[in-house]
Amino acid sequence: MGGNTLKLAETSGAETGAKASPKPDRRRAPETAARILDAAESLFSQRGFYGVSLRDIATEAGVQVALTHYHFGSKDDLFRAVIDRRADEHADGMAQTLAQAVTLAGSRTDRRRAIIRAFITPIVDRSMRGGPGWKNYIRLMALVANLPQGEAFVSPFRQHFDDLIAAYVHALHALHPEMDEGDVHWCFFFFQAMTTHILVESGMLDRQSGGRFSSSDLDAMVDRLVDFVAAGFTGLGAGGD
Amino acid sequence: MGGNTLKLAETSGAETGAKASPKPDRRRAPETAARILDAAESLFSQRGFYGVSLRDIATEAGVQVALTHYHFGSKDDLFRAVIDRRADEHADGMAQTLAQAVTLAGSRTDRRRAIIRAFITPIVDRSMRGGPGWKNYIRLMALVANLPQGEAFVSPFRQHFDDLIAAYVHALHALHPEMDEGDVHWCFFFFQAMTTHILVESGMLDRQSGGRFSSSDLDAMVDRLVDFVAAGFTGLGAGGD
DNA sequence: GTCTATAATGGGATAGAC
DNA sequence: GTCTATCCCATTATAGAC
Repeated sequence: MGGNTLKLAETSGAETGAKASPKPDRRRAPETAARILDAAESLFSQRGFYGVSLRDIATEAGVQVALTHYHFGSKDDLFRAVIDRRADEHADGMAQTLAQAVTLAGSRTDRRRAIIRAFITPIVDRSMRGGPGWKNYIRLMALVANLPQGEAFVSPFRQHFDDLIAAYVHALHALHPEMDEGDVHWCFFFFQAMTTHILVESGMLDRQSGGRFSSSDLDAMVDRLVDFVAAGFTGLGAGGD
Repeated sequence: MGGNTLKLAETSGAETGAKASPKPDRRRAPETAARILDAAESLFSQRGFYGVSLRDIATEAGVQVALTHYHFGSKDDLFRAVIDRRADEHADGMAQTLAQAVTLAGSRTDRRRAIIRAFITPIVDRSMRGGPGWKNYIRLMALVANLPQGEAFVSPFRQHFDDLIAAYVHALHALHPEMDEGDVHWCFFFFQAMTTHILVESGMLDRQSGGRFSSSDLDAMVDRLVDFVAAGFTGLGAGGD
């Protein structure tokens, strides 16, 4: 996220100087809103909703504090705007990946692994290869998912993704009708719990292993996670091939 | 950050005679400190460090705001005091449970399950049967464990528990020398991730299942979690009996 | 040794300049 | 339609009363 891609606004309002171009400032408005969103996305994903002030966001974006109110309204509204900006693209992409996975042929074990992989892969792909904004966005989603219920500002997240999760659970139960429906829910819940914890980058594995192993290498993590979850299903009654 | 560890009872006025004040009805200092800790513990565990103000804590405790500073110093110091109050008892109890588990006889599968159970059981027991303060404390631990690295106020938590985790990992690797050490770390990391997510009570399972299943019934959860994790180990190379 | 009154700053939000 | 100057209140922390 280089900060030198454009000139920052002049901080002193006294001397604007006579410019050749008549209205150069008009072009800054759309970019201002995007920069506020980028800064909010980055900071919220690091310290959470309460840990970030609108001042922090404005400073990071290089704009006045009140511009956050002008463009997005209240702090709650800004948070919602951050989530909304990428939510549809993310949810649609995951739904497509799931739709492809359920059409695959193979043993039930293979198909189970394909559905599991169809959950974690699009998330990791966006985090690692979607650009800096996506990395922050994914971490924010994970952070929010790890919050206690009753936090008002997390409702936009729930709204966007709960239906999507139901589709994954349904696909897995259709593949394993011998499993109790509750157990399928539990298995996928466990899966989500691991996923969100990893994506929030707590650094727990790194610390506890004395730095020999790192959970920030997401590509190396995916294979282990899929192996672990696929095997975990058998512990709750998933049959073999 | 060099505050001494405070040993304060949980809303118990057992130490009223320490000062022998002529008007003990107005001098309720020991109880005041404990009530501040109780209030801080409860509120921090619900909304996190930044989501709670010293005003909130003082109001909940029924005392003046500045008393939090008098008894505990800064907000950071108060947070540390909340963690320190129960950390030793909790960590020692878990270490004892682990020590008992590793002495058990049986198949390797049984012994693996015993060690896994020796992690989750003392946590759930304290949360559900240790009293209201313990329930809040456990949730606070889980909340803190799910925070991104780089948050300064989480260091007391790490200090207390990282060594304990290493002991669990070591016990599991000793039981499964055929596993790669990194894979053991990863398996236990996955296990911790699930545990902390459940204990933070995100309500995700409840919502996504339309209320038909609930992750707040911890006793019902433990068996499923142990089954899932024990099976998960086999996915990363753990041998059978 | 405990607590009250008050300070000094940072918080989110608004009215109006351009 | 964009942005600046300003507001009022909540926040943490301290100084001093008892």
